[in-house]
Amino acid sequence: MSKTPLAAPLRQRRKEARPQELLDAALALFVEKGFSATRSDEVAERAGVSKGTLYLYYPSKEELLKAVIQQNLGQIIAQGGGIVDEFEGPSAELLSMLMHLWWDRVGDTPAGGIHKIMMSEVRNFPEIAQFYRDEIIKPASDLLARTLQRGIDRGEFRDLPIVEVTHALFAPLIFMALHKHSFGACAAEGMEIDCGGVINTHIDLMLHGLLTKQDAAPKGKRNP
Amino acid sequence: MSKTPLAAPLRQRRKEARPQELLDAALALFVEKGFSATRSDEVAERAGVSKGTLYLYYPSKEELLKAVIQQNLGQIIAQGGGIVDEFEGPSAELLSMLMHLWWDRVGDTPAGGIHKIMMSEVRNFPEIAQFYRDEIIKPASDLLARTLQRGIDRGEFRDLPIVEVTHALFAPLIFMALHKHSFGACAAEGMEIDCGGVINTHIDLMLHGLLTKQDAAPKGKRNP
Amino acid sequence: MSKTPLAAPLRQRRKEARPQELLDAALALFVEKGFSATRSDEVAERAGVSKGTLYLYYPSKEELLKAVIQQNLGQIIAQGGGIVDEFEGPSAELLSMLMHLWWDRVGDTPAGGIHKIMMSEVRNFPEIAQFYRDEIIKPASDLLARTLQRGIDRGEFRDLPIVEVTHALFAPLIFMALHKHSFGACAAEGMEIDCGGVINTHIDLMLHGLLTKQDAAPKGKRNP
Amino acid sequence: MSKTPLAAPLRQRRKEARPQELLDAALALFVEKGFSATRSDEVAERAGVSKGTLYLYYPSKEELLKAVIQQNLGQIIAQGGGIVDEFEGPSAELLSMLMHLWWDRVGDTPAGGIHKIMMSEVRNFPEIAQFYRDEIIKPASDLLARTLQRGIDRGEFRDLPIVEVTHALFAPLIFMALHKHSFGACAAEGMEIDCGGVINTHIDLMLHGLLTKQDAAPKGKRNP
DNA sequence: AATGAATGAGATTTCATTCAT
DNA sequence: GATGAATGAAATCTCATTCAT
Repeated sequence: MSKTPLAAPLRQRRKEARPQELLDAALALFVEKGFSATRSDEVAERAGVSKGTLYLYYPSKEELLKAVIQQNLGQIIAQGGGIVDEFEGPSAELLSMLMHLWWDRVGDTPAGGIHKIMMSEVRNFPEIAQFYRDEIIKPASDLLARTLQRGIDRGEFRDLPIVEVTHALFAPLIFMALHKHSFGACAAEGMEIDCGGVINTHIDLMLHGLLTKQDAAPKGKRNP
Repeated sequence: MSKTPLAAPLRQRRKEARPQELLDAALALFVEKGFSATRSDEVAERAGVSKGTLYLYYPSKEELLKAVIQQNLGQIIAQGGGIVDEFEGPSAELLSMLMHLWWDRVGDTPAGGIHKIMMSEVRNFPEIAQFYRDEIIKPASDLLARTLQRGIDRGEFRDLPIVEVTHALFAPLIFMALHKHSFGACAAEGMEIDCGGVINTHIDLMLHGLLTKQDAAPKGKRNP
Repeated sequence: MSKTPLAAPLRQRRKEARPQELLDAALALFVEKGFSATRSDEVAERAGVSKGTLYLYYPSKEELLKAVIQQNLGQIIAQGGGIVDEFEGPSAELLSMLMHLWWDRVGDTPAGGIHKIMMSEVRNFPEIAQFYRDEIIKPASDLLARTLQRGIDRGEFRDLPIVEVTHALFAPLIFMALHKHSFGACAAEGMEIDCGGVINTHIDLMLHGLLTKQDAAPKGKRNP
Repeated sequence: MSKTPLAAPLRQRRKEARPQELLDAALALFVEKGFSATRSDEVAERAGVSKGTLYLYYPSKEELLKAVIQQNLGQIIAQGGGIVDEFEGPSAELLSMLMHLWWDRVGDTPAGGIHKIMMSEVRNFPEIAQFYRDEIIKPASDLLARTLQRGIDRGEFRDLPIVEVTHALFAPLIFMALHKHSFGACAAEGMEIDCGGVINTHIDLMLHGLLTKQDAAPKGKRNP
């Protein structure tokens, strides 16, 4: 609001920082208002540039969304792959770690809102749907399936249908993320959920149900 | 054109059916394309009337959405209340029944898409958010909490935090409904999920984790 | 300017007259300013409707242009075909008649400006280029070629290369039409050409050169 | 990067060539796409410089166009004047020479496209219209009128209205140039015209009609 | 002199809503 | 009641021009 004309030059040239600033602004707004409902100007304004500048960096709103997705989810998935490859302890612990990692690094951050965006708009934007499936969903599913298989192979987990369990495991996590960015953030009160609590409960219950009888469920709770 | 005087004339006959036809058309389109992205003309056209007629019955797109919600979810909740009140068997069975009932009557029908609509647009339509919370979410949560409390009181369920479990229980169900109407229905292939399978797995695991040790997990699977 | 609110209802419903009004407005503006340089609003405004109404009748500016072309040139070509089929006198007279007809009905009317539009924008609008070639240029060329061939066959015209003569015959006519709507109409003075005079001179010279020696050149002048 | 100290350094060497390179790039693009439809960046890019540099040499797109016109047409007109002054043979030969000269040096080169540019955009750019009229059209018309008058004075040409004949003579030439850069160059096939052929035919016919009876038409064909 | 990041007015097209018939 | 023609605000994207470096 208080623009000191001398201190703040009208045309700042910050090519290096721009993409990140635009991506952050876009993520925040896409999550808050939805992709379609967010106007290009809003993204630009929040990033502190003009409409035209936005189009200098991303040729269309759709491409901007793709960049947002890649930037925020692509990396974390690669990282998860590394963890699974290197882990050597019990599978329940690995699984618990992955789920908590996801929640801390994705679900509980703005990036967690990307699922909301996708869920809302996939059917209207087939190209983005495909991009999301190939770049995010597929790799993430594979990662989880690998972990479950490991537990079954080592006799730690009951021999359950992998794909279904995969979905049952992550559904509540994603659901919580969806909630946080929709009902959980809307003006109307009384929709607050203690997401961390729900997730601990879910993980606890899941491992309980997953483990073969001889194993004791590890205590996965961390947020007391 | 050919009005049979004895039978109800076409126009008159349809007049009574109009609201339902409009509601059905609106639900289908809102779920498929989202609330904002659905044009009034489309709703009218799908219902077989003109755009003007739509506004004769519902004064705005928002009011139309409210009517869609009330019509499709209000009733089922009342019905669930009756079941809980009258049920006399083990709580695990009641819980399983409620979950399957929800899936069959809501999740697996067009009405299941309403959650998608809400999740996508609550933050842009505060008035609708409030309506949804008061008319749908609150009653449904209470219903479920009552059932869990019943199980705990009767010593069937472990003494877990009610609200969290409530959410953990329904999150995957709702998540599956969301999926069905977003990724599950979009053009891109390879996103299909066997929702029934996931849900059975989930219920199975949940009851497993919920029950005190002395009880055996009932077999909740129904779709072989 | 003077809108009597009672006499002239704001929303006139004149569905039948609209297309012609829009077409006329579009033709005038496309010719004056060029297709690209004409804004949709201008067309609408000149036709006395709002921007939205224009799009009610023509789904895009390109389709509007196609309609303008078809409406204004398609008919006249068909008519010319009829004349050639039925004519029984000397070929020089037929040729003279066709050229004068074209000038009076096309070149010297707003429709004559369509060539200007096309010449200016074909390379940027390939789809329209194709449309114009198939619907206008080809049929018109065929018509003229047929007339020349008739003159040669009957020994009235020298045996000259048909296609080249065709072009040489009409080039000045079209050129005059182009001029009328570009230099001839622009603010700068001193560019006026007596088009009718040039055309009479051209026709006179052409027939002079075309006829075999035994025939006398008919006097094609009409505008004294 | 590697500046050879002895040879003129790359940057310096090009500096002198810049205006010509920019003019060439502008001409090519203005002819191909039209003046308005050509973006400044395109001109700069084709000339191998940055957008900013273009504005260093020409203060606006309009001034650039003026420079293009002057550079490409101004000279040739002066040259034509010299020829007329010095010629001593028959007027038909002079006329034929002038027409062929124009075609070879203007019509059949990129410069021939300038007429297309002007025809398309005069009405939107009055200042340029005036410039073109004063610097190009007027001098060229005078040149031609002088030649015709010479023929009439010497009893070689029929006593026809000078101005009209002037236009009738050059209209097909200019028309062919227009064609070459519009329909003749557009993607749609089937619009090719043998321009040289048409022009030879035209000149042949014209001289035929122009000459008094005692003179035989000279054979103006050159491309066998 | 040369660059290219930044601007913002302006172009086409869409759509919720109104209202004359 | 029913219609659908009409409206105009708003959204995405473009591009001539400027100016800090």
